[in-house]
Amino acid sequence: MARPRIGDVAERAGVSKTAVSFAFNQPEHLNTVTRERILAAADELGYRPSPIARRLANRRTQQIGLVVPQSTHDIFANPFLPELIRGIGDVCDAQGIALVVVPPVHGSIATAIKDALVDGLILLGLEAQHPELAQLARSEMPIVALDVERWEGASIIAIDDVAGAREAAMHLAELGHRDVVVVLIAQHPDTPVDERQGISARRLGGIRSGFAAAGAGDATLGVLSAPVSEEGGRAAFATLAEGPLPTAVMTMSDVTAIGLMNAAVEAGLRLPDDLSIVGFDDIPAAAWVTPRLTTVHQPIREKGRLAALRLIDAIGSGDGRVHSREILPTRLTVRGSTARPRKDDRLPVAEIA
Amino acid sequence: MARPRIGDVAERAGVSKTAVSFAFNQPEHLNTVTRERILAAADELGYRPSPIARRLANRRTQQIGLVVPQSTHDIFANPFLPELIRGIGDVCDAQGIALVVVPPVHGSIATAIKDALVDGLILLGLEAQHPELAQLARSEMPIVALDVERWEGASIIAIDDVAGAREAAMHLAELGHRDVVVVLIAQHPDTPVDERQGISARRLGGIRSGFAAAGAGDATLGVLSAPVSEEGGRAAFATLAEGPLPTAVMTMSDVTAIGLMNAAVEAGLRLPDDLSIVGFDDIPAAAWVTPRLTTVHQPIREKGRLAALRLIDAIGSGDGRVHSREILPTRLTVRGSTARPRKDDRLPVAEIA
DNA sequence: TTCGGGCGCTAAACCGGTTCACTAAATCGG
DNA sequence: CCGATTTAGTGAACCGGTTTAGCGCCCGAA
Repeated sequence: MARPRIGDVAERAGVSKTAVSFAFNQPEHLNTVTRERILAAADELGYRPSPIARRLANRRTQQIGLVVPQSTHDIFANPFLPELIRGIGDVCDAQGIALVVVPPVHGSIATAIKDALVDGLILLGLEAQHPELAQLARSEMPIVALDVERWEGASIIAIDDVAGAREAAMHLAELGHRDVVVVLIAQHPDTPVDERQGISARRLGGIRSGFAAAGAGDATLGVLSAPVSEEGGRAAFATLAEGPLPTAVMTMSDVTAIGLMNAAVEAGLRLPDDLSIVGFDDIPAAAWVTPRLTTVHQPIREKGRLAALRLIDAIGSGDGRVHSREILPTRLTVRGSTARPRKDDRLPVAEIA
Repeated sequence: MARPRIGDVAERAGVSKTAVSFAFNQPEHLNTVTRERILAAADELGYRPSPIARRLANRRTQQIGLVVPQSTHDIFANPFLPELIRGIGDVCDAQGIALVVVPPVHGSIATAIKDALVDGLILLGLEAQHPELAQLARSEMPIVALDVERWEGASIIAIDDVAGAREAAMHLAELGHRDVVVVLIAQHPDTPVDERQGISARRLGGIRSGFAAAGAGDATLGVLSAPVSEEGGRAAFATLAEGPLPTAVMTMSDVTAIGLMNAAVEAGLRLPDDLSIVGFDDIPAAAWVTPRLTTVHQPIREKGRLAALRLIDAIGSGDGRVHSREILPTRLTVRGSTARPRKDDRLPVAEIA
């Protein structure tokens, strides 16, 4: 009554295991008659080659992993991820490769990676300095790292964070904003954000340079951090609302911006007049909310597509030698969530007209 | 230079393969000194047990599949999926089980399932009648089917479609709507929707009974279908706009409703006065759009959680005998996208007041 | 002193396939 | 008609682990 194995089929069809294997994988190596006989036997027995055994022998899992620094629950709270996956899926679907999301196991990313049934990894939201990932370099697993500046032994797909942030900052500066708060990405509510390296550093740098370039080097720049989710955005607004409000907020993700918007509106603010809000990513929902969100667009799906392409390429070629580094462009998409500050006494007179 | 195997570690540590295996999996069977020695040898060699080999021997992939009827690209265009996955993830993450999405391979779901590296399957958007899935019943793979009435050999998690649709219909009827179009779910733009069985039939039935119960059995009910995506919703509006508009539209998913809303607003309609819109699902974005979407709420994450729970349970228990069937409640969430029709000459005089 | 039992470890079988090297028979070219 | 290929298929090794049954040793109890 046990699951039939390849040997059972072979016996029933009166051939060798090899022949059965051929019948399924390389039919051209077999006489049509024999093949039909084998297939018939397999069918009668309800035989189906074991996917795991097949993968072991082939030394390919036909799966790639998307490593993320947070739980599935948290990470999928950001619509960015589905968009990225759509891009990855375009490539994977076509090649019959499955994508598996690899969240930390008991908080450990290293453990999760060790157990992952994959031929290669796409790293999201991880900085090269991450202590748990040191050993990753030793394994010869092909890797594509997203949004990092450099990564030993991996290909890189990133965006021009500096330019995007800078462009957004200039936009706000030109509208007359001089009192702005930046909401950084907090992976865990309690661990502090490293403002000196990584994505936060790049974007903050871009923002500062943007204000300076727009002749607003004197602007006040507050910094805050929040988890990337609608709730995180609401929490950020709550923190903001404890003191005097800035005239504008720049968030590092649209979903945060949306949560912040929602909380602001519920608090009675009129957007964008009472508060300008800028997002980052340009997820689909950014165009659905009211006011429509001004945000730094990045080609999310294309990023996913490229990452999958480079990874699968690396897996296929076998040699982990060649590592590419591609920087995709960002572009400020001005919509309705930004406007001139309602009353800003620091605004140069000339600009008030 | 090849990847070290368990035998290499055994040799270097001067022990048997078994001992090495124990060192990693059942340390208590080994003397501490020996274990340390083995681990040290493993470390020096850079040894890491092969996940595939381990899985083959254990006859468990530690993965479950979410079977969907469309490409990753299309299926992730609906924010419903991420929400469902968040629920599934709550269970899977805790148990160290990975979730892999199983879209059709070259259009074939059967092929995709055959090759899937999983211990069990959650079926989404598939009806029991699906021809490709007949053989699934023969395999002893544990299955949980979502949103179906019955499924041979599977546990079922569904929602009360009829009640939800009915409640929404009554809401519209009570507002005075008598000219309504229903937008059904089209999995592929070209294949027609089966209105006589499955989810569409249940909801249409609920809608009809709702209008009847509200004393509006005479209401005109148009039927349309569209892919489940923002673009699908826009397409539905385009079709709608070809003729005289109804006073209300009921969609079978929020994302469709949102697309329809967006297209309607762009066409110059004022919502909800010119057109009432009802969604289904209550995805997070339903509360972000303007007007906020009136929709039939279903507990998406809970559905995912339950599905994962039942599936993992079935996998663990081994006997595919016991099949549960759970129906989760729906609830109409009235927000801002529905209102009395602006001018409806068929509205009973008494109601006009 | 002898016996039972636990500790620490091993050899061999097993998970379920793929593939390499090879052979016998059939086909082909000259 | 003969040597060279091609066709059709086989046996054994291999992928890289886990697990069962059992062995030798030491210890404590009788």
